[in-house]
Amino acid sequence: MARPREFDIDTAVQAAVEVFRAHGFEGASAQMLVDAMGIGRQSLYDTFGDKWGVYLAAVKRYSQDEVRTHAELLTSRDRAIEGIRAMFDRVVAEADRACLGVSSTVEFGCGRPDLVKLREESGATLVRAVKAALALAREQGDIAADLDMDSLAAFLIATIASIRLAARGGAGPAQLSALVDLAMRALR
Amino acid sequence: MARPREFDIDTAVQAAVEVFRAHGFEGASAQMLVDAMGIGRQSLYDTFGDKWGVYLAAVKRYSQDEVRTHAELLTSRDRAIEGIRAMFDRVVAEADRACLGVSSTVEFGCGRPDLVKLREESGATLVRAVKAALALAREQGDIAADLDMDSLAAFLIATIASIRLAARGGAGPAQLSALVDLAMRALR
DNA sequence: CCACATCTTGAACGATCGTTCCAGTACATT
DNA sequence: AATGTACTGGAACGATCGTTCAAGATGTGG
Repeated sequence: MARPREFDIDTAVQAAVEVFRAHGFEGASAQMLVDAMGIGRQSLYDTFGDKWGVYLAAVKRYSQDEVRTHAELLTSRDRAIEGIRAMFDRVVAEADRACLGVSSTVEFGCGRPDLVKLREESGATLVRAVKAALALAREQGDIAADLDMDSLAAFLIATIASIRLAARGGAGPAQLSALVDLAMRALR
Repeated sequence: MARPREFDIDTAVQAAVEVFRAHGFEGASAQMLVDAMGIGRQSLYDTFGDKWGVYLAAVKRYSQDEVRTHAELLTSRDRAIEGIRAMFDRVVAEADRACLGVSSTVEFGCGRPDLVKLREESGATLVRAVKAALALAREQGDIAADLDMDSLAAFLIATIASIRLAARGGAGPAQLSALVDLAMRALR
């Protein structure tokens, strides 16, 4: 029927992710996106509607990738507590690059319903994965029995954010690792 | 010599703080600032140079107020550990309003030297106050002796940021209090 | 091979951005 | 009172913002 798209949407979204990670939503211009994504301006608006549409697609893609990576690392070791440690270690290792989840939360709070819904979806998946790891770790005797699992999951996820925020503020890997050590101390 | 200023600089800066807390730097327009600060555009540029000058003044003012409040609460109880708890409780109580320190860190990272210097100054003061409280708490037997004080201070300050970030993402007071409980569990 | 749908590119839109120029006014000093 | 400085409010600047229009190029289905 018609001429097929010449660019790959996934590749373009991935490029948009990098732009938004570096500059946030307000700080990223349409021109930056066009340049980085390697597509024409018109193609961008035809495909995503507007700049906000590109942002939503980027945040969704980033969140899904991030949650999947967290979940994989959580279950990568025999002892669940070591899976949790592995998840944190990778956060520390990659903390020099800005997190799109953190920046979108700070930039928009709960003001944009479609963004909130996106956060809730990926957030729920992540909470589920973390709680599963915590339950297993408790069975394996690595976590105190009197702790509330919901609060603990929220605490671990909040710790991920705090690591990334500290890194954004200039903290080095050693300092970030110390944060991990102290957070995990709360578990037992 | 000359006609004196009709507006109060402190009042104007305080109004700018509110605008930047609500919208960030990029999201706040010069018009918003003029309206909220209640001064003419020309007076704004004469007094602060440009929009960035207003932002620096606002961040400095906010940071100083914040550090002073933290320090006062830290020393407000006989037991230092209870002073730490009081500091956290107040952070939880006021977490519904955005933190200018968090948003400026996320928005600019370490990219603006003058902003970094501002952060380092108020950050050093805060670290000193927290470490003093921690040292006292250890003397009073409320903190494990084997913990590194520098890391511990960084951990507590990172926890403040993570509470504010969680609140920005929609977490309620109960969830935030649970974060405080778990963070303080790491101390003993 | 023709016709059409969608591509790509580049110019152009109105709106808003941060900032500055311009008068006119009010206060403190000589 | 006269002088001069720095206030005030408003109009206007060029630049950039997100977005759209217009035209030519390209590949697919009838």
